[in-house]
Amino acid sequence: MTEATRRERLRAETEREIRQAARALLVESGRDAVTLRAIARKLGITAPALYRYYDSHDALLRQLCDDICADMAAALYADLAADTSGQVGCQVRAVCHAFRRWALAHPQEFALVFASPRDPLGADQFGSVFLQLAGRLIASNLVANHADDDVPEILHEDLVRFQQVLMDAVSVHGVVVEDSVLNLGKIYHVVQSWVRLYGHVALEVFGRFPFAVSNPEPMFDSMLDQMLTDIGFAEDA
Amino acid sequence: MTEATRRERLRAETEREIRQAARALLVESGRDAVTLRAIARKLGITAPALYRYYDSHDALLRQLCDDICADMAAALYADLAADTSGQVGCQVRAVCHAFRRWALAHPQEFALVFASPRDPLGADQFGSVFLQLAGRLIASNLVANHADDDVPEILHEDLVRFQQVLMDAVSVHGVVVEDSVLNLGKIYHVVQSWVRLYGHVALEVFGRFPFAVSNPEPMFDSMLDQMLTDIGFAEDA
DNA sequence: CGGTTTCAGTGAACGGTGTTTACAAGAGTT
DNA sequence: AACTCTTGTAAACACCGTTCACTGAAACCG
Repeated sequence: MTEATRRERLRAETEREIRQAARALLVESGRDAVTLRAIARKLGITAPALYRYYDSHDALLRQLCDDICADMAAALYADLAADTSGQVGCQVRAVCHAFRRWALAHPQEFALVFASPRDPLGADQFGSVFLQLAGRLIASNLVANHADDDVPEILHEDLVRFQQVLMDAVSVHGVVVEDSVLNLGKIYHVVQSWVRLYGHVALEVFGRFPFAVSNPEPMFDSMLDQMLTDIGFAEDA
Repeated sequence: MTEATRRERLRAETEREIRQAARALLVESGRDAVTLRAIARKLGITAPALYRYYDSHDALLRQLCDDICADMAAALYADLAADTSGQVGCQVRAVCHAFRRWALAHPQEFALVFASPRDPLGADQFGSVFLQLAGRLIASNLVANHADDDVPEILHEDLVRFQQVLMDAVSVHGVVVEDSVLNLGKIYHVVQSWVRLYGHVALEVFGRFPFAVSNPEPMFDSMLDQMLTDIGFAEDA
């Protein structure tokens, strides 16, 4: 069964503990508390030992980001699977709600992954759930028609590239899409939806709304309604 | 002329240099480089001397945030003043463009001020330019009518509070507004615009668009058009 | 003017950090 | 049993925030 040697198993186990400790420190005390020595202390070893597993503190933080993305993707997929309606509109709602819920429950992780002026995001882990859903959404016939000429010509080149990314993301899951369905107008609205979703969630997590919102959830729901209408869903819920 | 004593002048000058050094370090090398010892080194003094000016490293960072907000507000006001059209729609455009330009030119400052899970923002300095413009925008007759019943009832309480904040912000500048003009529908759309504006700018600064956008400016312009249309401006430009 | 107070700045120290280096000791291999 | 590979250690370096006792000069006051 376990083909790994004893050494490999121990090493993997230690690495798991390192990630776990780093994550706990981030959650409990913020980014600045994720310290090599603090991690080592949690494992009962010394700091230099960590260099057998990671090249530097920075590399460890990058790994932490990837872990966070993976966990978030898992949480989003779970909430997506919990929706048994089979309607794409409901699924979009479920994932958007899941994203907000996750961000509010994990503000430190959210800040680290989504609001650091870092490299352009090793999105591999994280983006897939969004991309796949966006692809399915666009492929679905429930989506109203947005003519390509709704969007400025200057954007065409970028949107075509994104179109390709989406088609790849969908085809990985075995779904075939005629590119007539995937026109640029729809893709443009998907991007705009991401802007609004991210904007609301980030503002809420960072407390940057222009006034104190007593209960932001209805505002989020309202925005979601508008978003889905813009994308082309009838109000079915 | 200068009523301040010699000591007070020197102290003020040193404090100015501290802020300036801190700002330079942030811009050049990021948040983590804003170090008491690094600042002191730039001034040719020792780190403990800084405790004569700030209670802690954290207090100094907070001051830095305030400075950044003030500078940004000044930049935004400057771009606002540069617009001589007199049309509120153009002024909104000018300020939104100024905000994006500032954020892209100052990513580290943007990240520190807008994307840290901190206290709910000493918005006093920063928010004023947005609030004032939003108030004027709403007061302007160019704004289309959004009925109050467009917005869910649950939001009314919060929006009324924001309505009061806006009216205060405007009245500070001597403008009187009849509250019939400032109805909740308009206020709601202003909040939604802030969500989209912030969302786009933050995504661009942090490189979190779902695909590589070669030139995000047209996309921003496009979003701005949509925003202004939603708020109720005819396309006049 | 002389004495006193105020205060910006210093140097040393404490415990914390990332990182490098030389070294020990066990696991795996031959 | 001898050898290598791997995982850990301890010591050291330079840096960090912060505290404390101190100096020296400016400001104030009788």
